[in-house]
Amino acid sequence: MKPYKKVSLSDIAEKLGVSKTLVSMVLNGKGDDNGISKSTQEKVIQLAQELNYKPNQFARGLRMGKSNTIGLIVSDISNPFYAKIARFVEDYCSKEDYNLIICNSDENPEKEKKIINTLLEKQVDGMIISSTLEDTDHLKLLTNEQIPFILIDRIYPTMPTNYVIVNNFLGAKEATQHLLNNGHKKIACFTISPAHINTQVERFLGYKAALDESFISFNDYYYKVIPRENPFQSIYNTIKEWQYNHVMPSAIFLANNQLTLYLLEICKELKINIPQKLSIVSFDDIEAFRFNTPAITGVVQPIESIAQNSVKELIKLIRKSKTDESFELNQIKLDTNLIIRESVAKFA
Amino acid sequence: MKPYKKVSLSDIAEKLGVSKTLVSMVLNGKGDDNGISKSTQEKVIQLAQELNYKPNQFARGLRMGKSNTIGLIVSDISNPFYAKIARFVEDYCSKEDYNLIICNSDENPEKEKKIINTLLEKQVDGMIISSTLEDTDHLKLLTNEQIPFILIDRIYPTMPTNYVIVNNFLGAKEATQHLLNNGHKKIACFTISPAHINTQVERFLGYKAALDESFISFNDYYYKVIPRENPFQSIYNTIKEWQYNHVMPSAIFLANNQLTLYLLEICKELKINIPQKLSIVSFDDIEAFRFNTPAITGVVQPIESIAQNSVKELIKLIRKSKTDESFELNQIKLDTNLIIRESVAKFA
DNA sequence: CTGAAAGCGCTTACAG
DNA sequence: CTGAAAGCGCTTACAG
Repeated sequence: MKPYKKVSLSDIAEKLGVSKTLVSMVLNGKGDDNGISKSTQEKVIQLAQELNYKPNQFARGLRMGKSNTIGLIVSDISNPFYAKIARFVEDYCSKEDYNLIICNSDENPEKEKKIINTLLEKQVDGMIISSTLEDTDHLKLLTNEQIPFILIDRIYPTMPTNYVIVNNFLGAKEATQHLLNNGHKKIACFTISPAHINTQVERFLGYKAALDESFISFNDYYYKVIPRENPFQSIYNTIKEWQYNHVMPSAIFLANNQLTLYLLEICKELKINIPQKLSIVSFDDIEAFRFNTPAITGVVQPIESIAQNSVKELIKLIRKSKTDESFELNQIKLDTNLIIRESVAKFA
Repeated sequence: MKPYKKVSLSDIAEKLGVSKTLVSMVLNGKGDDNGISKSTQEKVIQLAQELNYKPNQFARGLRMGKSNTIGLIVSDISNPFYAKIARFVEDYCSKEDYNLIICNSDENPEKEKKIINTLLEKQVDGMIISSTLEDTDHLKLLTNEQIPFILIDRIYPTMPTNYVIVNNFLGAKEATQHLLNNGHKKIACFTISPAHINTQVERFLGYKAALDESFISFNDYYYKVIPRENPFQSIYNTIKEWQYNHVMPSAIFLANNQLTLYLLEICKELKINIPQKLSIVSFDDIEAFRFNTPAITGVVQPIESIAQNSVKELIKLIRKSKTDESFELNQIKLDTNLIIRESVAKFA
C-alpha cells in the first residue's frame, strides 16, 4: 500500500503555521464569530480546497456525539411501496444534511432487532421504522437509550409512540364501499400475514365496517389471511375451493399490493375475467396496476407526505432531545385516496 | 435531557476492576489469544450483555481507519431496476458484515460529485457506483485517495476501472434479431439521454449491428435519443410525426424500461395496438411488463449476479488495499437473457 | 485575534 | 495473565 495519508486539520495548520483550533473554526464558519482576520480565513479555506480536505466524520461524530445520520428500516426496499418511501425519505434527509442508512428486515423480527442494534452502534441520531416486531421491547430500548424514532406505515396500538401513518380503516372502508355501490354483495377480503401487523387488521376492520353499514353480514368464509410464505398457493387454493363449492364471491378487496399481484396471475391462469367475472380493488397503487388490463382500482397512499412528515418530525425530535423541551407525541394520520380505474364492474 | 450516558468500555472495566484493554480484547474475541482466563472472560461478556454495551463505531472507526461501510450510488432507488440492485447489494453486504449507504444521483453529475465527497467524509471503505458523471475526474480522485470502487451498470470506455456490467451490445442485438426473425424490417430504436452514458450507446450499437447483419440499412430517421427531461412529449411527437408521414415502423426496440413505460401509455392513448400494429421489445424486465397486456418481451439483466459480483469484488479490493498485493483490474461482463412474451407479432 | 490542552471511546503495541 | 499509555482527528472550553 502506497504511503498515502488523508489530509487532516493539523496538516493544514502546520503548513500555515497556525493552530488546529483556528483551522477548525474557520472551516466550520465560525471564523467571524471568533474574530479571525479575513486574510487568515481566506488562506485557510484556500489551502483546504487545494489539499482537498475532508473532515473525518468519525472524529467529528465521536467528539460531538452525533452522526447526522438517520436509519430507515423497512421490510423490503425492492417492494415498490417501500422503494418510493425510501426515495423520498432520502430526498428530505439530504435536504436537511442528514445521511440515510437503509435496512431491510424481511418481515423477520430477529433481523429487525439486529438492525436496530447495528444502527445504535453506528450512532444514528434517529430512526424511521416500518416495524415488523412482535412486541415493543426493542422500541422501549430505543426510548431508554434516548434515540428518537418515528414509526411509519405500521404502529403498535399498545404503545404510544411518534408515528406517521395512513388511515387504513377509512381507506379500506371506502374501497369496500365502492364495491358495494356497484351492487356487489358477496365481497371477499384478503389480508397478508403476519397477523399482528396493525395495517392488515385495520384494513380488515374497514372492510367489515363497510359491510356492516350496508347490513351485509360478515361471512368468515370470505375472509382469508394469506400466509406470506406461500401466498400464491394459498390464494390459488382458496379460489379453487370457492369455485368448487359454487360460492365464488363477485368481488375481492385486497389489503396490499402483493396480494393483488398474485391474484392477478392466478386469475389469468384460471381464466377468470376481471372485472366481468370478478371485481377487485386493492390497497396501494403501484406501476403494475396501471399497466395491467384492466387497470386496477386502488387505495393510494400519500407516500411523499409520509416520507416528508416522518423526516421532518424526526429531525424535530433530534433537535429537541438536545435541548430540554417537554415531551409530547407527534402522531400523524394521513388520508388515502381511492383511484378508480377499470377493475370493478357493476354487479348484474 | 435526562442524564443518560451510553455505556462504554471503561464502564465495564471499572465495574469489574480490570483494564479497558482486557475488556476490549475479550469482547473482540481475542481473549483466548491473549490468554485471559475463562472466568474473567465470562464475567466481562456477561456484564457487557447486562449493560447492553454497544461498541461506539465512531471510536472504533477512527482508531482502525475503516468503517465497514460501503456506499452505493445509483440514479434513482425508486426505479425498479435499481431498487432490486440495491436490495441485493444490501443482502450481500450484510452477509459480509458491511453496512450500506444508498444515495441517489438523479442523473445529475454535480449531485453525484457531492455524494462522492460525502461518502469520503463518512470514511466508507469502498463504493459501488452506477455513475452519471460526464468525465472521470472524480473517479480519479477516488483512485488518488485510494478508495476502492466498482462501477456497475455503466462504465467509461476511456478509463480502465473495476466493473461489473452486462453485455449491452449483445443483449440489444439479440432483441433486435428477434424482431428481424419475425419479419420486421422497419425497426426503430429509442435510447434515453444523457447521450454519454455508455449503456445507451452500446444498446444502440447492438441494434445497428443486428440490422447490418441482415443487410438492412440503418435509417437515422428511426433512431431517436429521447431527452430524459420530457420523455412523454418527445416520444409522442415522434410517433405522431411518423404517422403523419406514413412511415410508421412496424417495430421498436427500446433501450430501457422507462422508455417502454412511456411508449405503452402513448400507444394506449393513440389506440395503437401492440403487437398487431406495433411490435416492441424492451431492454430490462420489470413487474409492469409482466402485467401489461400484452406482456412485454424484454432483455433481462442478471440483477442478483451484478449485485453479488460487485460486492464480492469490492470487498476483495478493500482487503487487498490493506495488504500489498499487486494491482490488477476486475472487469466482469455478464450475459443478458431475452425473455419472449407477447409484444412481438409476425410481420405480415 | 490566536493557541495549548483536554477529551470523545476505542485498539494496539509495549512492558511486565 | 494483565495494565498503562499513546493516538486516531476532531471540537470546545479556557486562557491570554
